Amino acid sequence: MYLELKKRLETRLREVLKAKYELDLESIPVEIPPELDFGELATPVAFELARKLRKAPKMIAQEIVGALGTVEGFAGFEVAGAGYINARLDRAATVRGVAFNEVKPLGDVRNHALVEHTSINPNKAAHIGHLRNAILGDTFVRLLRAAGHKVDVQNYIDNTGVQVADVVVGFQHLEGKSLGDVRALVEERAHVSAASGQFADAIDFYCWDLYARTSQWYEQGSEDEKAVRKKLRYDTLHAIEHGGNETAEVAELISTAVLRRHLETMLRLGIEYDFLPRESEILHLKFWESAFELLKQTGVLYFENEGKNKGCWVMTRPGAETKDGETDEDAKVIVRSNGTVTYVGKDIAYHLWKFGLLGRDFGYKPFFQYPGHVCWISCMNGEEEHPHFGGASAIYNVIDSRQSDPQANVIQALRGMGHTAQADHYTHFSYEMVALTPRCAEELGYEVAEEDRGRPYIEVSGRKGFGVKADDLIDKLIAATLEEVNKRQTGRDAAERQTIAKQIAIGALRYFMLKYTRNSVIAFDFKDALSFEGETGPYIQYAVVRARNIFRKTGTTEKAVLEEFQALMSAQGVQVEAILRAAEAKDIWALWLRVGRRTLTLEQCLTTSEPAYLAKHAFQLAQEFNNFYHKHHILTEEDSTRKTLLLATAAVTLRELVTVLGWLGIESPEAM
RNA sequence: GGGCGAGUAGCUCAAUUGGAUAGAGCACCGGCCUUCUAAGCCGGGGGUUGUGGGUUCGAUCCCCGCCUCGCCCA
Repeated sequence: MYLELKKRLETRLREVLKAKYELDLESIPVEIPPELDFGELATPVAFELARKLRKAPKMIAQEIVGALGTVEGFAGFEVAGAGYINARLDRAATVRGVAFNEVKPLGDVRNHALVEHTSINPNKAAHIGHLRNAILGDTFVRLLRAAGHKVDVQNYIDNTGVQVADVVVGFQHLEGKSLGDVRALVEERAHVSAASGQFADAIDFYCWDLYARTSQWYEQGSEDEKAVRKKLRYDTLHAIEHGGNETAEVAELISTAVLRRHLETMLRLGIEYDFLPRESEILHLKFWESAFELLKQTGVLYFENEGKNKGCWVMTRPGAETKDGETDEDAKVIVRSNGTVTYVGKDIAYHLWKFGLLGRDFGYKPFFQYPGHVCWISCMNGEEEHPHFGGASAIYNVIDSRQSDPQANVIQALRGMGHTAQADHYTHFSYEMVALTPRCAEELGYEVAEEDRGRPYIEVSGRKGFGVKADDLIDKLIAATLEEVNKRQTGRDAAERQTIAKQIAIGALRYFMLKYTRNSVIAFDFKDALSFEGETGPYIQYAVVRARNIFRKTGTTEKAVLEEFQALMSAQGVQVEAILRAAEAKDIWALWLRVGRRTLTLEQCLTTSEPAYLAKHAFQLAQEFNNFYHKHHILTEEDSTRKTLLLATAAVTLRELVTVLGWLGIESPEAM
């Protein structure tokens, strides 16, 4: 509703400025005023024009208002303050639009978007930092889909990296396990955790500890021992990269088992993937070799003959300026002088594939079955029949902000190769890390160094085994919500209570990860994460339950109420308009307006890649509904027109809350 | 040394991207359950937006300097 009216007003203003002053402004600011008394939409455009036209803003505003005439959906315009133009909506028309108009998907661009998120190294259990990534990514996918885009969801798996190598070193050298031993362990752990539902017994938890132990082991011992261990580390890494040996098989077993656990963990939060491209195939299918040729042909890479990067293939950094004849010492090394390719190099190849520019493709096979669809994984010799991935028109990489430099390099390479359209539609969806408060770290039994005590947060570290595991946190949340549900829902059976507890726990967790804007560090604390009051998921879910209770108690449904309301609007629209205009009904009117902000907020989220705006929208809606709920007692309302309006208000709010919560991946419980 | 980000109420964060009186939650104090569920509602105290300048009709937001913190690169 709001989005349409805003656009309509912009268009009309543009016409007026053109006709009256021969002006063509690039953009016309139309905003929602800070208070309802100023109307529902406003523009400060007269201030901007004051200098150009050499007139007082107030005078210009008056002239514009005079020229606006009548605009569909608006009741009128007025000048306020020093020169604002405030617009007042036709309230009956607004209410009709919000209640009965189908919400159309935004725009006509039918993108084929590719969102990559999660991408956890498959060598240990997922932790809270990974949860932020996956929840942000999954929510953004839901938003894109809500807006009508086609979206593929990918989870990139670095199964041949140094982190996997480290845990393989742990199995082979710290624990002295053979390939057979590892296979037996993986199978045993899968059975144990499936039978018990206890994630503490699962393979990813086992690896969490082993990885931390191995990382410590590298640091211990004499200098000679350390050198030997370091060599072991890199020999193992190279064996895995090369493939076709027992070490690589151990890596494959472990990384696949851990990956499966990650998918299970994320599924607990309602997060699913379509395709899992793996580094092993990027290596063995020679993606880099193709990319290298393209990079050389287009001159993006050049061979350095001088300076510290002598003998390397390098690339100019974004924004760097080099004078002719001078050596760019700051250039980004893509191929080292020993011939090995850097991470950025391989990433360029992978991103050429994402846009369908590489000329090579993965093999595909099914890997994980979801209730509704199959998740595919890359492989060497795949199935003949498979869905088509890659070749996207826009990509979003959900990767933390520490990777912004390499991400910028990949974009720069694409641009340099002449793929400017692709570079423009490459979004590094960056976010800040999740850290632990010192208090939280101590609660978990970690020793906090003296210099860290005063800090607001301490970075989690997989290498140190320092962090909160995702499954542990989810379990803890469910236990806490179950305790509350058991107190309140004594009439329901255990299974029902469990379902409700899970819905609330996941709602709390997802909302917690979404309420912060991306570039703020989350200092994690159990006290905040386990809170179900105030600006939290459960607060919003509670508003839904309250609304549902109204319909349950009155023995009606939202659908029936809205039909009744439609009849009322055609028979007595004027009367409803009058009720809505009364100062006493300000909160009711505000609620309808808030409901009408859905697509405006969605668009804002998509253009800024910021889901937090929608989280905030849901909270504000719930907050206004709680006010409304408290002030107007619907069941005892005697005036039938008024009662129908109140019920319709509850109906549209409920519909909106459930929809938006769904976009945030949060379920709406029947009771709490 | 270079690059990026941050600094707003006691704490954690917002501020529709330059607009009207800088807002929420938590914490604290006080009030509201015989009425649709109190995981709720109402009221209260709390601010020189790190700092100094500049641009602008208007700056938390843009520009320059400085201070503090974090990350990345070398």
